[in-house]
Amino acid sequence: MNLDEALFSLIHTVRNTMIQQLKSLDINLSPMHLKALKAVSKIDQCTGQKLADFMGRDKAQINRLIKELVNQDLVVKTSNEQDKRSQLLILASSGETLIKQFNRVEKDVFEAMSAELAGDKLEEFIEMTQKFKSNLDTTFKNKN
Amino acid sequence: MNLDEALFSLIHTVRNTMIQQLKSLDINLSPMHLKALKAVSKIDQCTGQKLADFMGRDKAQINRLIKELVNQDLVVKTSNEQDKRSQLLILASSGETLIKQFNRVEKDVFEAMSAELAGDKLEEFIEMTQKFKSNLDTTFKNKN
DNA sequence: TTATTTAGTTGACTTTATCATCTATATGAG
DNA sequence: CTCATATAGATGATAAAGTCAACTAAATAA
Repeated sequence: MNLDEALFSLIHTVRNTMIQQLKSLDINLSPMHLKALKAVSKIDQCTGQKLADFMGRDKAQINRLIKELVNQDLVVKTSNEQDKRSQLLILASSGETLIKQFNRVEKDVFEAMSAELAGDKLEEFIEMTQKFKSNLDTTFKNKN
Repeated sequence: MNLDEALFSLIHTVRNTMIQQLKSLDINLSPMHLKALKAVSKIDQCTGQKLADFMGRDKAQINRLIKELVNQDLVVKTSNEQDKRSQLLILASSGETLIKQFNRVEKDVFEAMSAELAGDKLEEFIEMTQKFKSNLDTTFKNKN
């Protein structure tokens, strides 16, 4: 087995496991909405534009995602004093609850995944992923 | 940095790099069509149903993907003597050419990615991905 | 000030994905 | 064998996701 197969196959399994486990907390959000909510929770001083950049998608689509999240009381828009063209997106309390549930599932999955593994092995794995990334960035001049 | 972040971030970079590099051989296929074509090339005795299972998508969608690939002379359907309800999907020569180009790009990206890395380190990385997968499978009883 | 850029919004549209239903073949139970 | 049920694929009707162009309002540069 080579690197690409190993990596794609792992991701496939991780993805399926996450989807399966997320079903147990029956969220009535599409994967896209969930990703957007998660991104909002991770991005500091999140605005629509930051979210669009982060997710690499059209701002029209992001706008509609946000609209829906606001509609479902998961996110609130607050005025941005630094730039009055935009609004800050912050999690509403139900949005926070949902993200906590999501993070819980994610944590469970990744802990199960790395069970029976010495801490330094895991450390080494993570370092290698970073080496891989920097190799790609330098070879292909990525601007991520 | 923890495992989930490391992995997602690596995949994100790999994905972007692949997309960027694929642009250079301007393929007039959508990502979905390309994935389907790649899957057809990988699945032994491929049929529509196998493809749908492999890609985890609705068979109606798969049917339309196949129709388009056949339309573009990338894939041909041949009668399946084992089961007359289905047809075998095989790559046409232009489909093979395209897949070779794709594989070339993939190979380049992954070779650049794992540059400056001792063979046994790489080996170890791949073994770890497999350990991760088997951990997930046993913990969550996946049926991949 | 004036011109240009940027954040966000919206309408119109295309692509992608899903659902229900249909036909034809396959398979299992009796 | 016959009948019921399951499976592979096809298709129409929709729904969801994603894109494009145009617009407003605020910010920034010249």
